[in-house]
Amino acid sequence: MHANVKQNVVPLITPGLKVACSQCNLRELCLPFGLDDTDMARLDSLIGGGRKLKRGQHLYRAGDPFESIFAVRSGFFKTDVLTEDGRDQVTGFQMAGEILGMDGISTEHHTCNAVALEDSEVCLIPFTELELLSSEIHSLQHHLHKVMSREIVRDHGVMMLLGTMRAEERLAAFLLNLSQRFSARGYSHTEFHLRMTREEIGSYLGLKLETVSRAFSRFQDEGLISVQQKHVRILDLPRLKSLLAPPDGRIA
Amino acid sequence: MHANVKQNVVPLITPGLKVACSQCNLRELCLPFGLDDTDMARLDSLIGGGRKLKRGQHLYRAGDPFESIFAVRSGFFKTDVLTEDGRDQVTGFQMAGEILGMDGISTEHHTCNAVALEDSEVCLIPFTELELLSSEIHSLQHHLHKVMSREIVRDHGVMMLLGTMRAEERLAAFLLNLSQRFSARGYSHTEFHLRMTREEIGSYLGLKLETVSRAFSRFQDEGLISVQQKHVRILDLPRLKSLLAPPDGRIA
DNA sequence: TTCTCGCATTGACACAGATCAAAGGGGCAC
DNA sequence: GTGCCCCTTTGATCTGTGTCAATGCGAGAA
Repeated sequence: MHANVKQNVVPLITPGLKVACSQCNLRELCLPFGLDDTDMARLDSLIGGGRKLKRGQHLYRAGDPFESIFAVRSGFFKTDVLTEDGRDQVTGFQMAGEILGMDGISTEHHTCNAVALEDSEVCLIPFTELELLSSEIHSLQHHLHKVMSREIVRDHGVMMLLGTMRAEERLAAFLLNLSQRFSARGYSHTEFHLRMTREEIGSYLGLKLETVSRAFSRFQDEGLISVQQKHVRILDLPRLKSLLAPPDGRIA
Repeated sequence: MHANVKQNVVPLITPGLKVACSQCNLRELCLPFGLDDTDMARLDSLIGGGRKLKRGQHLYRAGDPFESIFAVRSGFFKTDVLTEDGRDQVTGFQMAGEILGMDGISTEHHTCNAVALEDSEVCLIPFTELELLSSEIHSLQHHLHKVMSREIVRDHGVMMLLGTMRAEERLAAFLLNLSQRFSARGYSHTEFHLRMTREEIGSYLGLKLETVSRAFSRFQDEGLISVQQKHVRILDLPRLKSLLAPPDGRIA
């Protein structure tokens, strides 16, 4: 019981948690994508086991030495960066099959914090060994590059959102993005549970929590969604999507 | 003469432009970083030559098939993404020694536009061959990963800027970033020429061009910088830096 | 040289979203 | 089960930045 009380103790690796990529139902979303059986077995052999995190625990913090990247096996994470003066910016939310920690490669130290938003499990992928293996397995190498590139493209999307969209567009884009990602994992794309607070959504979207709350209420008033605390149901997907087009519907 | 008139004709590769990495004064900033002589020669042999662009020409456009990444040899670029409805967001400005095009790896197509903001030259680095070589040269592989990771970290910085900073902080951060990058290339870190318009700065910073202009004027009024059109001189670097700390100077 | 056009500056005003404030409501710990 | 605290909602007001508009300046063309 009381071993779980202190949530900030970094848990040790749990070798018993190890599950082979080949047995993992996320393999089509995750790093092993496109590997044949023998290559997947080789990837399996380097994955250092799993790690369980309770809600609120840090997977890593800015400044931690970089050794591994992580694949989310289950649960939900946020990453954030903070300035010296205490302001922080949520840079992303990660769900099953997504890769965390690539920010650390450039300086050998992590540059952001990764926090579990619910009880979660990750696979540890030691990076030096991954590089070694990927120099032998071309498809693994190429897929790793794709995963990193995808992160860059995703970031560009967030810049677009932060730089050009108004509050309701941002929230609509956020909900549609979650919807699509849940859907890709076999969950409903119209009904889901938000793992993050209004404040965290706001930080991600460059808005204050009150603005996020008001936008949710407005969407509900207009029959686009129903929302009750963290439970969201999308009632009118097409109209929600149409919010991303500007009022005049002009074509460039 | 008139061959230069149509700026949108995509120029062919100019094999005569090829300059060996080993002869390039940017090699410490660019991809060859950390390679020994023999490995650098191997990298040289795959670089497909250079390409010259006039001001205003596209290096690539969103949707173009991805084949190469590019190293800026000289000049200045911007990258931007645009929504269906015509709004666009500048995602970065690239100068000598920086790498362009990594957004294209994930989908095999470029996802943004890259435009020369002045007459420029780039080195073409065919990506498939780069992967092949990097699987043989470990330090090249690792450095490529660092370059991609650095791009991710940079993007997080932009998100921070867009999500949490006010107009004058954004502009200060922008100027300090340029200052630092010019300095790293041996140019003055207090006096430089902006290659982009107020509108492009505004797009990058999530501001309207009038707001950028007003912020420049305010900085000048307060003796932080002197600015005349595109020519900027930083007069009080420490005070400019102090703008990035919040008014109350609180420590987190 | 002069003309021109795109870029930049500056002012007045409007408005989206921030801020400040107060009151519910629900989930988690005990 | 019960109680507390955090999260959320909603209202009133304020303000930074956007919008609209006019003028100014400078680089490049002829």
